[in-house]
Amino acid sequence: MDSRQKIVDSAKQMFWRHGYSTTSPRQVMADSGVGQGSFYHHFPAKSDLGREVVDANGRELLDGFRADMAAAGTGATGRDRLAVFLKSTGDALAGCRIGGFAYDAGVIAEPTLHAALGSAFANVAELIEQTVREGQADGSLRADLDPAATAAALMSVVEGAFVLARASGSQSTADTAVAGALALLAPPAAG
Amino acid sequence: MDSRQKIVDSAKQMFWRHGYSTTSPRQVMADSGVGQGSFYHHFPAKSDLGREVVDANGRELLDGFRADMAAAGTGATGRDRLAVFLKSTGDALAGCRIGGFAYDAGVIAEPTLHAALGSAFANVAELIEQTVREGQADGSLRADLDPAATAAALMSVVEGAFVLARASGSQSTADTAVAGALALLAPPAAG
DNA sequence: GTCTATACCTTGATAGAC
DNA sequence: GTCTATCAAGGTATAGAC
Repeated sequence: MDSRQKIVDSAKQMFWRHGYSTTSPRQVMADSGVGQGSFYHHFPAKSDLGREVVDANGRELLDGFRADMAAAGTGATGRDRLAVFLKSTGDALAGCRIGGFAYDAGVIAEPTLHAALGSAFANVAELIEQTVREGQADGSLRADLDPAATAAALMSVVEGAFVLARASGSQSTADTAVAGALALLAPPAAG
Repeated sequence: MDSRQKIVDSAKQMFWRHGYSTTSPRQVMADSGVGQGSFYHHFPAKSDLGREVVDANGRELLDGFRADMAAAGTGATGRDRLAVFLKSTGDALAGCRIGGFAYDAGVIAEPTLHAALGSAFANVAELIEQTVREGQADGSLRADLDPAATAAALMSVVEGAFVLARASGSQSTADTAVAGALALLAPPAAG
């Protein structure tokens, strides 16, 4: 594997686990085993690396959701596929691979990084909104729901579940939130 | 106002706007106008200040929610009061005053800070869960919903709405998510 | 309680040789 | 592309006088 790829791979992990602003180039060099000259040759500024990591995370998340939804099978309803998305909070304590960037002032302050982050979220939103429409078409979701608003609410549940889990130190907090959201999507039980 | 209070007031703003780990003691001193000797006399370690800020933010948020819910009047249903809570995302770009701490690795790494954060979230969760129960009692919410899970889902929507708004750079993203959640709480429209 | 001086470390690079 | 040396600034304090 070439140096550039080693740097990106290390940075993906470190920005995810420790945050973008609180991870230094030096830490990435140490983790990847790549030297300083090499690092700054490939990424003249830290934000260049940040942008590449955000872009890669966005693509991988989207591909992952698509694959997981497809794995639910042809018999799965739109609502089943949304449940697959909600359950991506299965390892909530680690945090969302893109959500962690949103609360980082150093990310928001860098226009190109911020733009990359916005794109990553927008791409996921598009997929979820489309899935809501499919659920309405197959009858698994209420027809009166606004697809864009419902998609935004579900993405919020996912992002918020990561926050709650980290604050409480407990995965079960995220699982509870997801269960609550699934119940709201389902038709009311009799009684 | 005494120095200690000046420090806490400045730190509340700066940790909120720029993050705990990415705000230095020096910046707080400069903003508050308090000198170095004074600062370290009152707060020997930065985490001591962090804990005080998290505790204060937690109390103020809770008091604010209670006051806003009470202001909805005696005719308001439980669901109306939950709507008041959801609309606390009205200035979402600034971020949640306690949610911003949850993605900060420096906060999670300090046991006493992490514990303070957990308490702040738990106190809000208790209020929201109680409000869900009241909504079920007054008939404004489905009786089949689990109160704890519904409360967790609604808190996630709020925390996630802050994340989405910051990622997109747009308040309207948060408003859309909240609207989607309110629609899910409401009984289905005819059709 | 508050002041100034000091200290040691990390950050985010840049310079110039190979 | 990669190496080592270097750097100015800032982070997080501590020491000791007033």
